[in-house]
Amino acid sequence: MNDHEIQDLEPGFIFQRVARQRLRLTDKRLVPYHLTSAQVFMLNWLLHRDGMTQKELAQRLSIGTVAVSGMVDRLEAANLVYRGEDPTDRRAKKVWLKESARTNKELLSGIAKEINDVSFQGLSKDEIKKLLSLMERVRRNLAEALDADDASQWLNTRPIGGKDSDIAI
Amino acid sequence: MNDHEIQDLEPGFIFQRVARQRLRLTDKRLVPYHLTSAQVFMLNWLLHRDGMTQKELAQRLSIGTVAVSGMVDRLEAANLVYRGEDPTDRRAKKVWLKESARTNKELLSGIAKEINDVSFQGLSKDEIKKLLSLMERVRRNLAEALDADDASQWLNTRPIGGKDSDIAI
DNA sequence: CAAATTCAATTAACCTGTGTATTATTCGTA
DNA sequence: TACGAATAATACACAGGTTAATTGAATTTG
Repeated sequence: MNDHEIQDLEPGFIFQRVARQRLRLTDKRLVPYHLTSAQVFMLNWLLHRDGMTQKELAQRLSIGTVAVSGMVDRLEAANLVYRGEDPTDRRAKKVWLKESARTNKELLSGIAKEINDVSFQGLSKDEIKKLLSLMERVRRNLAEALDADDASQWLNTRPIGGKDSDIAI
Repeated sequence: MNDHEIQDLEPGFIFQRVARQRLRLTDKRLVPYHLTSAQVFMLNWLLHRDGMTQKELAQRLSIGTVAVSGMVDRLEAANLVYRGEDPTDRRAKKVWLKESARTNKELLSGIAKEINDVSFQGLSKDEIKKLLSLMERVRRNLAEALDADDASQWLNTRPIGGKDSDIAI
């Protein structure tokens, strides 16, 4: 297992795999409830505070408003949330929980706890704390970089792979 | 910013965001080359070792063979790889790099390095090492759990959200 | 006030991942 | 040897993310 000329790509690769495998494991636990990890993240924010606009929800979840739109569609179809109007802005829609979602709070946090236990097995409390605080710093670094990036613009267009290499639409 | 009743979900949320924001930033840097992060991960394994079957590639990347199939399609269309036959197994296909991909190795690792620099800004060498080794342990924990999970089976089917809550197909 | 711009949500098209089912081939074994 | 089980790739259908374009409402500004 010395497949390691990788080096530079390795960090991203580990981050990637940890995140994806956590999702996979969580999704497996959620199958009986016909829910997905992403939906649980959203429900959790709503359990914390109801009636946010989709825009606000998107910011909380660090995803685009388009992704929120689709997810609210599915949660609405699943009878867990509903859209209401924003009295002060007719463009916006507020998302509210239905009772059916509210009554299952413990179930969801139980699953979350189980996944954490699995993830952190063998790590001391201090190590877990350290890990999370380092990850939080990385998260902030990336958030900053993305913000800064949006400010400037990135031109330049030179595909690799030769003449027929335009895979973009 | 005390939106923290979250707790149990928080770790997964941080992992999630770090992974996704790294991808977003990387994808932005890759736009000029008409490549995506996932494609770079695959190209990198192939730069390391050519001529693996798609199955092997899937194992290295910890993704399913279906995902590999699609990605190889797109990389083939982009003139960066091609499929060859496996002389010992006519079911299998081996994936080979084209020269056009091989000549851009430094470019890709340059971008990878840049993303790492951004991610780890302000962290000491020791902290980075610590972070990666802790993440690696988490990764192994999750891999084990997923393996164990595949061994047993998960029945039980009880959707939350009341009678009309079946959003599953 | 009217015109121009900004903004929330959505649609469309795409990439990447999943699970399930199919097909063709290989392998184990009776 | 022949048959049944396992396996590699893939088609299909879906979730969830992205960007770009559209629509309708709000806001800025001339």
